Amino acid sequence: MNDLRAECIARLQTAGLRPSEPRIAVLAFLMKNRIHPVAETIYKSLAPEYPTLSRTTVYNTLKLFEENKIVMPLTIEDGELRYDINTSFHGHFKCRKCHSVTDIFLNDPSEKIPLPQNGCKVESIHLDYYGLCSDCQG
Amino acid sequence: MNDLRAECIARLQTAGLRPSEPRIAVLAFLMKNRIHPVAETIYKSLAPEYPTLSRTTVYNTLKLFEENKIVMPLTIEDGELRYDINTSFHGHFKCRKCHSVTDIFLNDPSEKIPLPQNGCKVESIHLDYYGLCSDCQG
DNA sequence: ATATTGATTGTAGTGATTACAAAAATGTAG
DNA sequence: CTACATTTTTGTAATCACTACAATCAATAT
Repeated sequence: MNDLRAECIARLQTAGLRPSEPRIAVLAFLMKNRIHPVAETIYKSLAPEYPTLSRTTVYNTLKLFEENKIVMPLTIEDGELRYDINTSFHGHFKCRKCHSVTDIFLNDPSEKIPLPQNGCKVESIHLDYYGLCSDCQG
Repeated sequence: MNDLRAECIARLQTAGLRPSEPRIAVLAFLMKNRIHPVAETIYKSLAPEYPTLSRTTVYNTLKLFEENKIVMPLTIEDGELRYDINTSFHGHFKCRKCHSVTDIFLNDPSEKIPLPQNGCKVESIHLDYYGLCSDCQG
């Protein structure tokens, strides 16, 4: 528990951000729960422990983290902006039944994502899969 | 112009949908303008020619088209649900400057999208690129 | 200490989408 | 053709995620 807290503080400081309590709490939640949550999920989870925490602070903090490349926004579904603490490239799978979002890592180095050949400059790539997760099949 | 209209009517009938004027208009717009528009863009474009057209009808029609696999929803950006008339697999590029969304086709057959190996059943894939389009660079 | 800057909060607002119920159009049976 | 049933369209009101904003609170500097 304190290892995680210390790691979060260090990470915030490295990014040049003041390690305030809400920031530590949001970052720790993201590191402990790799569920690609939306802001509301984070808010509801932290509210009991941080009674003065505001929804707006969670939104602000997530935006701040995004600007500082601490998190990556996932637009896998319209109308729910999720956040991933893992900013290195990987895909995501969303189950249409249980609505969970899981990481899809490309293990084999032969697996490559083709790049556009039309002169555009690609800065990031989203690879999203949709279907039924193993738990939700037959 | 009448070729397009006839094609739209045929396509609606094949899908078992009544070829009403709004449906023809929305479908024709999507076929003529390959810009992956949001509902509002379609509504604003058609409103002059169809003065009684309702925003709700455009939303309803797009949802109906989606259910009947006539269009594919694009969630490339949060908060703006775009629609693509091309339902066969291809990627999309969104320019962060001009906000345009263009198709990215994988020409070379060696270009393959890796599939998850974790037992989930993939039903569709979204491949989204972000960056600067060729017009918006330097 | 006091001033200045930065962070957090709550409320009010926005904008895209949906719910809903009435009105209009279309199809069907007599 | 007329009457009734079904489908489609429409406009308004509601919802929901997110943001703007201004006030409060905390932290750091002079």
